[in-house]
Amino acid sequence: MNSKQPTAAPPDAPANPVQALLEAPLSLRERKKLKTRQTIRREAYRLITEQGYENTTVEQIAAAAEVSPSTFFRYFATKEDLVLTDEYDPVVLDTLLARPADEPFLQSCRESMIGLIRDLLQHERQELLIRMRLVTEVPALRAGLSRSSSSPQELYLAALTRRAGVEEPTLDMRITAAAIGAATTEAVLQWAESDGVEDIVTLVDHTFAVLASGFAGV
Amino acid sequence: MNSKQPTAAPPDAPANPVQALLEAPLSLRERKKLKTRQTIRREAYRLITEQGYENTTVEQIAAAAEVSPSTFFRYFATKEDLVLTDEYDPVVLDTLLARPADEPFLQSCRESMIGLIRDLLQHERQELLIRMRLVTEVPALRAGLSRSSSSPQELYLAALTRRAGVEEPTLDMRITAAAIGAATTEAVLQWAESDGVEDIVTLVDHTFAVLASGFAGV
DNA sequence: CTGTCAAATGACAGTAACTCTCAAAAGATG
DNA sequence: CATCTTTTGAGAGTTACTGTCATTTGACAG
Repeated sequence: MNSKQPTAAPPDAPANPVQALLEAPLSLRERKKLKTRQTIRREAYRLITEQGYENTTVEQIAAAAEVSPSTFFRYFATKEDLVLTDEYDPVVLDTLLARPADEPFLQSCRESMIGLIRDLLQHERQELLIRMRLVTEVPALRAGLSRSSSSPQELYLAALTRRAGVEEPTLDMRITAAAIGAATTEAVLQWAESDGVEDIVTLVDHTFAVLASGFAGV
Repeated sequence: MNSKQPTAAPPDAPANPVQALLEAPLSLRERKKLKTRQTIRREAYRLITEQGYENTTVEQIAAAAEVSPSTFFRYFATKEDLVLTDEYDPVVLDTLLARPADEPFLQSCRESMIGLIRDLLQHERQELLIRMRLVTEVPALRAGLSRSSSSPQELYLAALTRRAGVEEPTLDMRITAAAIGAATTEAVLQWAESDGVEDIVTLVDHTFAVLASGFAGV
């Protein structure tokens, strides 16, 4: 369900998953861990926006966050993960799976994606923009975007597989997940490149329209 | 035109681009460079299939190819590039651009892709299979697949942009290129995962069918 | 409050992919 | 043969990341 809470979670989860984590009754240890993670990321973003991604070393970030480099790597497997992972991934999967099973998958993706974006824009628009801008500008990050369980591809594929109730995804599912994932990523990148000026919901909407058209327009 | 020949190339190019390079009247220097590149790659593949990708160091590869590590990096910018780049990319772009301009782009992609695959199967099926299998098995490679000018994404985007005769690609083009590129990649990966047993042309055909359907089937 | 256990941390050593610089070697050219 | 340019190798340096082990710190029972 949620990587932060392997044990059964209360069913009455609040709307914002990040707030939910902070509000939940956590042990001192858990609170400290969460705080450390936030501190590392905050300091990292500060340094990176000041001096650039490549010019910022893990050592610097660790020092700024007042932890050892060892600890940094316990919280983020790689330097890229600082930018490329977030706490929303499991939420996306959940909302996707919550859609009616007979709804066309493309539409499920559209609804869940737009809902997610609305939420993100409200709660952490600025951070999202910084991160996505970084992704567009730093080649290493752009390359790493499609990696890991954080990618839309993987999430969509997981949703499709579970929805069909099978173990191994079929080629159809892989194609679908890959195409939709890659396309929506482009929409978000375009939004970031416009510095958030363009309306992201419109962009995403347009993306799904193109996907649904079978690329007849080009 | 062609990264190997920035100057004007003769219009009567042979079918196989790699052969074409070898047959072309090259200076001693050019021939040596080509040979060095081939040797590095061959030795690399040998070592990698023997001991695995992660367990094979650049130093070992360089030693086996009898060049210095410095030279290795002059031929391949990264270790990943050994597996992820090939000499066919400019050819794909050329064949794509050679399709009639009024043909639907999806169909152009299909035709050019199938033509390319037929060619590859004839000339270097075994190597292609090894490479794609590596990509499916080594996380670092799978991650790097979408990077660099070698990715189908970039090629399709370049084709779309040139075909439209514009400088900057539109969002529509980006979406289209991303979706088609990601989808066809899945088809090839599926082929590699089946150890080349499944018919790749059928797989690719199927992929384009799904794309053209607007994902109505799922 | 105290002792005990488990989890988190830091210090440290090591590996390997790259980068940069510079001098030597080898092909191109007249 | 002489000169110019390209290619190469040697070596030093940086940095992301891994693994180990001793120390610290929070959890918890008595």
